[in-house]
Amino acid sequence: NVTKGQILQRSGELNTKVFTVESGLLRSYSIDNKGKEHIYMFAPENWIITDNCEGDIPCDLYIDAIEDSTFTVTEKDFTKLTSDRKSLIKRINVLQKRVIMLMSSSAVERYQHFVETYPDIIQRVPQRMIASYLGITPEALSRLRKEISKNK
Amino acid sequence: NVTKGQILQRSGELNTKVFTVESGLLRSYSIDNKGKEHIYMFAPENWIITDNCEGDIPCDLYIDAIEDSTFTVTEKDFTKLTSDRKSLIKRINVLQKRVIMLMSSSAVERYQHFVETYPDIIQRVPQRMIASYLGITPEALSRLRKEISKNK
DNA sequence: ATCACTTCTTGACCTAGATCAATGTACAAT
DNA sequence: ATTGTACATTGATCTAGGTCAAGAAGTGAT
Repeated sequence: NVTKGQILQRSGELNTKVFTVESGLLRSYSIDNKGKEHIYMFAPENWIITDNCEGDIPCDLYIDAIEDSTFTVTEKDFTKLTSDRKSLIKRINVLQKRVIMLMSSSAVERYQHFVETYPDIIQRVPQRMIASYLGITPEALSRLRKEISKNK
Repeated sequence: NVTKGQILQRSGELNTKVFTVESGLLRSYSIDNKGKEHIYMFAPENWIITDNCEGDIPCDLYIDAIEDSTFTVTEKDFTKLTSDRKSLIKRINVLQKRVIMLMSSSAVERYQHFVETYPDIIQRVPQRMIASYLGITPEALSRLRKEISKNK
């Protein structure tokens, strides 16, 4: 029920749709500040694809069709979720953001995001571990922190 | 019940333990082929930390204590999971591997892993989309494929 | 106070992959 | 056949971050 190239969901939309692909191929992707696409996942037959954004948060991902495709749509109902499932979904959300950041953001941006998201952790672990979490070397983190503090 | 530096789980072990942190700080991480650590997550108070390996598959992650910590351990029981929860966990597994690969593997390794894991997708999408999934440019993918084919 | 140990910083140099621009190649539309 | 339009390849150059090696600075143990 959709032809190649059609967009099913846009980044920024409030959305709670889950697509179950019956035939064809969908993909989800984000677009960074330079306009570059970063594919988060491919969904061929029998796969499920969705942005894991929670109901009241705008999505990060676009979803479109790489081939003519058919699929079913179901609504996520967050009120009906067990707390156990909710926490799994929250975890997927965090991982989704991390994957996208690793593909599309610079070390500086990843560090700043980390500082904002986990200000408490920063205080408690050696800097080299933060580097290790960000996917850079301790040397690179040291230099980038210097650069940031210089610019303000 | 554990002091700073103690290791709770090693990569390669068969394990189904889930740690719920009560106090202190745990982390999970992998070690790449050059011996470098890559932190997958930090788990302070009230967080849950585990390798999402399925029961019969060896884990990828080490888990150890960054601070003296207390926690509870529960066993994952895969037989008791709803199929819905199983698929969420499977998805987390895939994301976990992807995050670790983005942090620790070269573009060549990521490409080869992709080819092995999704041989069908390769046939169906333009090369530039594979590049976009791998977090590299189409140019880089083109060159790296040339290099690979040359070496065999 | 000193030694050992770990972390952080700095400098010099290197490399994987990015960027930009040009050329090829395939295939669909007229 | 020819033109347009994606896509892939190649070359030249650039750059973010890596590597290696040497200090500096903090911390704990004796």
